[in-house]
Amino acid sequence: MHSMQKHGLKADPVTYSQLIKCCIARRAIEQGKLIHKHVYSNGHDPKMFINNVLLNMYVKFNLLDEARILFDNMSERNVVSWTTMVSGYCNCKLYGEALKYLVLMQREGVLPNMYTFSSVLRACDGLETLRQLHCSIIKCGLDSDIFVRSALIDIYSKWGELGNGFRVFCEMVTGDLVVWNSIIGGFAQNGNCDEALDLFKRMKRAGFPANQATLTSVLRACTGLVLLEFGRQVHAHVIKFERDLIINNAILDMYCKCGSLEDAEFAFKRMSERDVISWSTMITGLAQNGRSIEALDMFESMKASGPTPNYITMVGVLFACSHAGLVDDGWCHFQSMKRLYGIDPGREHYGCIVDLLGRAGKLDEAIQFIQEMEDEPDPVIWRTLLGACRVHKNADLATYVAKQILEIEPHDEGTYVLLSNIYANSQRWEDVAGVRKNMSGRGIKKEPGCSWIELNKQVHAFVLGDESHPQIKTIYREMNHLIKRITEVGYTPDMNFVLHDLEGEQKEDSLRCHSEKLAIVLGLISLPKEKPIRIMKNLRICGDCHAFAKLATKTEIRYIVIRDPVRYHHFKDGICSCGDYW
DNA sequence: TTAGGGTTAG
Repeated sequence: MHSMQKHGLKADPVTYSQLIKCCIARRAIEQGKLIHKHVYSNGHDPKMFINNVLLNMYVKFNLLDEARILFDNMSERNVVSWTTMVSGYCNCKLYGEALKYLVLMQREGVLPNMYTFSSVLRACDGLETLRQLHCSIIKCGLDSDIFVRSALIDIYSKWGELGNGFRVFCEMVTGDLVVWNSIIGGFAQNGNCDEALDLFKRMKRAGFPANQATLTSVLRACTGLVLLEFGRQVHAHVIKFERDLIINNAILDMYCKCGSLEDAEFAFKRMSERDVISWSTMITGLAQNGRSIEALDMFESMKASGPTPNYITMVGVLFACSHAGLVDDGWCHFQSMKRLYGIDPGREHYGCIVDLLGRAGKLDEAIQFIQEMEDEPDPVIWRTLLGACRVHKNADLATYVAKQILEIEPHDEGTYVLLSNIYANSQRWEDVAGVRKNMSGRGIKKEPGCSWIELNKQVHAFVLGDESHPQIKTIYREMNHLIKRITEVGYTPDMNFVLHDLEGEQKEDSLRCHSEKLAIVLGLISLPKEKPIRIMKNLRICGDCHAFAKLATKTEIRYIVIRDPVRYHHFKDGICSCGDYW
């Protein structure tokens, strides 16, 4: 390039295009601009092809203003020029602009092609636009293009229309790995993890070798189902190949969410590159597993040698503080967020602070904080405070808070259940009856509690008083033996928690039918002593089951991990990682 | 001879 300039030579378009490609690959912005000048140096209008190449260069450098000036000055534009602009705006998430260019190009009589559609679909601002684009795609006969197909599947799943996405997938005649990845990712992201794993099996049967994107989605599905053993297998499979940062982060998250922090820490230490997601995953993972102090230590290391913390990192940090009762630290981090990192606190941060104050019993301060918040309090914030009212047995405040929630969400079953439990704990039986009447009057039913355990790649699920498991007789026999043993070390059934089951019979022995107890006993009789017993729950663990699990680890010398919808309880030697504070 | 799709943390 330099010697050409010295001799005043002009290159042919192919040479220019190759030089520009080099600049893009090396991210050499200044050199690229120099070539641009050189192309225009003799005053003639260059060919459209070379303008398109230059346009693409600016787009790849995210220099949309420069691209736009060039585009506006071009004497001639074709579908490639327009599509380059559309994709540039999409890459910079300027979706409104992308859609505008799609309209403008059609107005100028340029027909969008498969390249244009596969790009612009990401810019959909709602289902209406999506349907219109899908119609245009079909009209133009472009719906069989695999790029368009995967983009369609992806955007349907992002807008919660997985059924339509799946229909697009099923119409596919020739296979394509990315289209498979789109549909597997779609199911995994929408929480249909079983289907995601089924499709993954189908994909393998169809002869497609999984790549990193596939396995990242598969890991996400394992995480969603808390399938530690399956996740471990995926990890073992991934180790054999080159791993990228994204899949490594997914591995970290899988181990954290499956409650195996040792594996997560091991994987984290071995990563050659860590980004803000890796650090945030570990901070949140440690905090959710009851290891808040280590989470905060991790945050300190991140500040010392890692990337700059972001919004999500701070959610993890504040979560750690609230779950460990570290009121001062929490306040300190909350107040310094904006000053140190320019992060404006959002709903999640406010929620953590309400939790922080509420758990610590500072209910008045929590209420005051809510009233002084910039945002209008949402049901999540109020529910957090309601949880604190339960822990600190403040039935009056609970009544007020529940009213706030039910004004916004009159059918929120969790609020009714929590309120009823709070009344029950305060022996206010008339109020309990009132809540129950209110619930049945509105046709609200409590979601049944469900616990499950993964044994030998099989999931065993239980609901309250479940009799359907093939080993149920053995389970109850062992349960009776176990209760005898833990009673000797201080277990007394806590009858307050019988009332958690609003719909069922209040039988004296209904406590021993709680689904997590059944799952624990199955784990005890099925797994070798050295293996941790890992239980998953859809609802929060009740106080009686919590005491039961603690004592069982003492008498049976076992390690039990229970995951509820919010956090993990690691039981060992008769104590729980949550410090009985949840 | 230029333009396009799928994957990670709350």
